[in-house]
Amino acid sequence: MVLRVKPEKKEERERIASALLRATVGLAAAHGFSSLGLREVARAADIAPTSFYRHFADMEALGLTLIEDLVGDLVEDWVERARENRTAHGALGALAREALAIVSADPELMRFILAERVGAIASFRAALRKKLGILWVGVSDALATDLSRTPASVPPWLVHAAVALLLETCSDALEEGPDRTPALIEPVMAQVRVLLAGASQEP
Amino acid sequence: MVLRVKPEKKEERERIASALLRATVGLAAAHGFSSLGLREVARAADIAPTSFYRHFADMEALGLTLIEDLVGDLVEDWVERARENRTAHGALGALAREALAIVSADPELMRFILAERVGAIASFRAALRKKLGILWVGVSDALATDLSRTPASVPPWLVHAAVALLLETCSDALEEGPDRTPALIEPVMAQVRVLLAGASQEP
DNA sequence: TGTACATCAGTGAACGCGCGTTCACTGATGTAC
DNA sequence: TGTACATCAGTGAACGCGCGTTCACTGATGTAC
Repeated sequence: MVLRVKPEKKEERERIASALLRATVGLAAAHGFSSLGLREVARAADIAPTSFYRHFADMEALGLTLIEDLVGDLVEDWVERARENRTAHGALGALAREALAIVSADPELMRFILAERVGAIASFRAALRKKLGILWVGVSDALATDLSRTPASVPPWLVHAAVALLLETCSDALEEGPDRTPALIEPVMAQVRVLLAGASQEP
Repeated sequence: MVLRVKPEKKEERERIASALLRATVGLAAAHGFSSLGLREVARAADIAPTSFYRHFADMEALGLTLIEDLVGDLVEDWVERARENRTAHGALGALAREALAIVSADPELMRFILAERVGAIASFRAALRKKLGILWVGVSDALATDLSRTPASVPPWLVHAAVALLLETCSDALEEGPDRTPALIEPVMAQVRVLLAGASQEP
C-alpha cells in the first residue's frame, strides 16, 4: 500500500513516457507538431498504438508534459550554466553564448520551443510563456548585473527586448546549422553591447 | 489564341484561388497550417475536394502561393505606409506603429507569418525570409535615416535586431488582443529608443 | 509460508471515419474555317 | 453566319489507407491474511 509498484516497473514506465516525448520532439522538428498523430508517435517510440493511452490522454496532454519536463529542464540549464560561466562579455553575453551551445546540443527541442511559442495552439503558447519565465528572470538578473542596477529597476520592456534577441539568435543558429553557429557569436554580442549602451543612458 | 479565356472566367478562377488562400489563413490560425488537409480547406472555400487540384498541386504549393501573394502584399504595405506616415518617433518608430496597425487589420495572416517563419517546413521558412527581405530593407533605410548615416554603413546585425524586435511586438499584439495593443506602443518605442541610442555610440 | 485477489501496463482485433487521389463526365467557352 | 472541334474548370463516384478509439484479454506485480 505504501509502495504500489516496484522501482523497476516505475522506471520502465518512465522510460516509455520519455521515449514518447523524445519521439515527438524529433518528429515535430521534421513535420511540425500539429501534423503528428498518436499512431505515428507510438510507432516511433516502439509501442503499440493503444499503449499510448496508458501514458497520455491525447497529443495535447503529451505536448504539455513535454513543455513541463523537457523544456523546463532546458531553460533551467540555460540560465544556470550562464550564471556559472560568466565571461568578459558580461552576464547577458554569457546567456547569449549559452544559447548557441544549447541549440547545438538539442536543435530539435529548440525548434519545438521557437515554433510552438508563436504557433496556433494557445495552451502551448501559454505553457511555454510560463516556462520561459525562468529565462526572463535570468535575463533580468543579467541586465541588473551588467548595468549595475537592482533587478527591480530594470524596465520590463528592456528584459523583453533582450529575451527576444536571444531567441532570435537561437532561430538563426538553427537556420545556419551547427558548423556556422560560431559566426553568430560576434553579431549577438554586438546586439547585446548596443542594448546595454542604450539602456545605460535611460533614466 | 491571343485571349484564351474570357475576363469573367479568369476573374472567377482568381476568386476561387483567393478563397482557398483566405480559408487556409483562417484555418491555420485556429489549428496550425501543418494540420490542415486539402479537403478541409476545399470545404471552407465552398468547392468540391477534387476542384482543389485545378488550382494547386498540394497544400505546400498553396502555402508558397499564399506567402508570395498575401504575405508579399502585407509586407509591402507595411513598409510603404510607414514611409508615408513618419512621426515624431522617427522612421523606425513609424514601422513599429504600423506593425500594430497591421496586426489589427489581419491577425490571422500575421499569426501565419510568425508561426511559419520558425516552423518545421523549410520551404516556407525560406520563402518567408525572402519576403521579409522587403521589411529588412525598410528597416535598414529607417535606421539610416534615424542615425543620419548611409544605409550601407548600418551594420546588418543592427537591422537584424530591429526586425526581431518589430516581429516580437507583433507577436505580443496577437497575444494581447486588439483592445490592449495601444498599451504596446510605449514599450516598443522605448525599445526603439534604446536601440538607436546604443547604436549611435557605435563606431 | 502459501493462497486468493486486486492492480495495472501492454496489446491485437476491430470499428467507423475522413483523408488524398484517380477517373470519367458535364458544360461553358474559345478557335478554325 | 453557322458548324465542328478543342480547351478546361468543376464535380460525383469510387479506391485504398491510416487514423483515433473501444474493448477484452494477458501476464507481471502488489496486497491481504
